[in-house]
Amino acid sequence: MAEKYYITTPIYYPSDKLHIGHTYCTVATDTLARYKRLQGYDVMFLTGTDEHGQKIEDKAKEAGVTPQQFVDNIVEGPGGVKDLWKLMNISNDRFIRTTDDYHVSAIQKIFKKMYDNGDIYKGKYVGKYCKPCECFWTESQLVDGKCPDCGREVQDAEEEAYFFRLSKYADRILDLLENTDFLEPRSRVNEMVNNFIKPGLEDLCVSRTSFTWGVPVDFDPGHVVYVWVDALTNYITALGYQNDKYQDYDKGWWPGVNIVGKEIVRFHSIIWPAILMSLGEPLPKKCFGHGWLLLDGGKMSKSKGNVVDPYLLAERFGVDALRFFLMRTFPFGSDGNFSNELLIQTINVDLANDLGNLVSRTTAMAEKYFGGTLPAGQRADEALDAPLVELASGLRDRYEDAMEHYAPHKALEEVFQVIARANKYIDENAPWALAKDMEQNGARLARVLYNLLETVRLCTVLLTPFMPDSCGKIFDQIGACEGCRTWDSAGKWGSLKAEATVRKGENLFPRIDMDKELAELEKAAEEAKKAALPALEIEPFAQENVDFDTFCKSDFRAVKVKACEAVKKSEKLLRFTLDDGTGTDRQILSGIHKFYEPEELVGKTLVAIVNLPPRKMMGLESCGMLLSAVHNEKGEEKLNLIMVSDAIPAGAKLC
RNA sequence: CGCGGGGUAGAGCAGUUGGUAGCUCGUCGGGCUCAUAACCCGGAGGUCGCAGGUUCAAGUCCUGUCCCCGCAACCA
Repeated sequence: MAEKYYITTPIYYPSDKLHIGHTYCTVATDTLARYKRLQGYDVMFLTGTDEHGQKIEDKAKEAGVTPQQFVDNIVEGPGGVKDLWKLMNISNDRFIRTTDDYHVSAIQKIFKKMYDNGDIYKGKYVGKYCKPCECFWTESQLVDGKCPDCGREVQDAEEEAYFFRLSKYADRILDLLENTDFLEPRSRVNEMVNNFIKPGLEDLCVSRTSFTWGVPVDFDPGHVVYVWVDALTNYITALGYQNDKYQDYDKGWWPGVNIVGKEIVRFHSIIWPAILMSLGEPLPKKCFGHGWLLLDGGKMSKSKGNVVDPYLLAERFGVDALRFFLMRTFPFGSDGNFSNELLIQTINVDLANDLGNLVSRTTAMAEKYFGGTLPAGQRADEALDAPLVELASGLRDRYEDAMEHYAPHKALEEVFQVIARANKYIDENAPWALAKDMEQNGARLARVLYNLLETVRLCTVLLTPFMPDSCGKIFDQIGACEGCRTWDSAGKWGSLKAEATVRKGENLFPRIDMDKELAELEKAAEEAKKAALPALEIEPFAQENVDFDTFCKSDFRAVKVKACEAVKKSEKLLRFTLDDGTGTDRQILSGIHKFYEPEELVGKTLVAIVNLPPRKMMGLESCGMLLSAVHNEKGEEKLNLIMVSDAIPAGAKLC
């Protein structure tokens, strides 16, 4: 029986579409899972979504749907979470949603269990209350000390809530963090200890009554389980803990490895182990907190409007290229700066120039010189071959060492050093020169090409977890049999049979025209930004009432356009000559050239307020104002002059 | 305020246990022609934020100081 290996991503919060950061985390975890499978482990890989809570309740309300409908759409809907993982070729074995029935009932049992053993108790939660809104807020939720909803004063209040005795486990958690390698990278340990353990671990509020979108506490109506117990325990309920949906919890999968982003390290390295301690269950094998993808040196966020869309990138550059880029470029434990330039550069240099071109030139020569199948009689040259053969032979061990330390970027670095060496080997041996005298050098040439194919094969085996599809294609091109695509074979030089038959295929990683592509990405980003804007926006209605007398003072009249022209040297202004029924022309200037050409307005019947004090604009006097209707479409300002029936005589008063 | 991370060639980054400063792009020059105008070789370019200290020896340890980024109950 193969050894079991369980690895998880965080469960993501589906309050919005996922972005490149989530993709980074999931691709990394997928790569580790595939790597373990390659090694022969029996792997269980879990991802999912954390679907309860206030924010989703609010978002659903905003969208006019039930919370369940809301999350269903983001998770299962087109372009949703599951679609994204499918696109990115994520090989998860399970997908848990915290709204799944089995999880919900398991949470209730877990909550009860912790209550029964005394680790969860009922207490008072002190906070602020806004009477008009009937809302309970925590100190930190307040805006300038006022209610974040209505801005009014709040008052001290207490709410009944359940608490988890986190403090009870402080010593054991401290020991876990400081004296084991449970939490990595090590730098995160200081952060946790200094910020949270040293100041003293406080008991944790684990229920809420302020919203209803959550798992009900079944023995106390009105309370719902707050995120901690609900979300963190997904890692074991998905295996069958406290439920009948799965039966794997006791079968050696747990404990597993939790891959998480650095912002949730706290919950995974302190609260999560404490919950397990309370339940009397084994602690996770590992918590690895990876870094963030930054944009322009700063955080990616909706409010900055700088989130990167993984769909767009995968579509333009290919899923494998994107996966590769994410793993190759950024040291897994620390933050990295994402940019389109870097993405394209990485694809061009590593995938197109080095790897793709190596495969291309090698297979091309095998076809050109030997019709695709190398002859069995081959002549090695110890001095010339050794550097490449030795470097490639030791690759698997170096790669494994890096992967075991959660350093996929280092593993790839090792692989690409071998690829670079192979390109150099071609230069050193100049196969095209050997080919000039096949009688003399044919056997040597065959060996040179074999060494190249074998090097490519070794590298490809190890690249498979990163780029599953592309690696399959490379294997096909170099004629690798099933047996020489395995982990074992990657440790043995010479697994590829000497008379391998190659078949040069398509270019696996086409070079990208940097400037052209950047321009197009820019354009696509603009469009996406526009699409994200509301289709239609209108001014909020005035809150204050205007009294009737004030309104009546405004003198609105129908006016007819006798002439209209653009004002010289002005981008916006149009000069109207109007018939207002008095017999004297009235001149009004209006800043609407962006929306209308002067000639199209002549003869129209418009509405103007005529008793505004005259005002000079660009040296011309404007006596009144033409009325327009304004709104926003996709963030763009739109304006329509009020045009009324031409049957209305000039000067008619509006009231 | 506090905590964490970072400041290394023009740009972007690596640099576990202290011992000749590396990589990618760019740049300059050369080679090759099998290949995706790709590949190979060589050059120029850095007082490793600043100031002290420990040491035979420090980008790497210690102290101080300046600047940047992130974090204050859940955005990977």
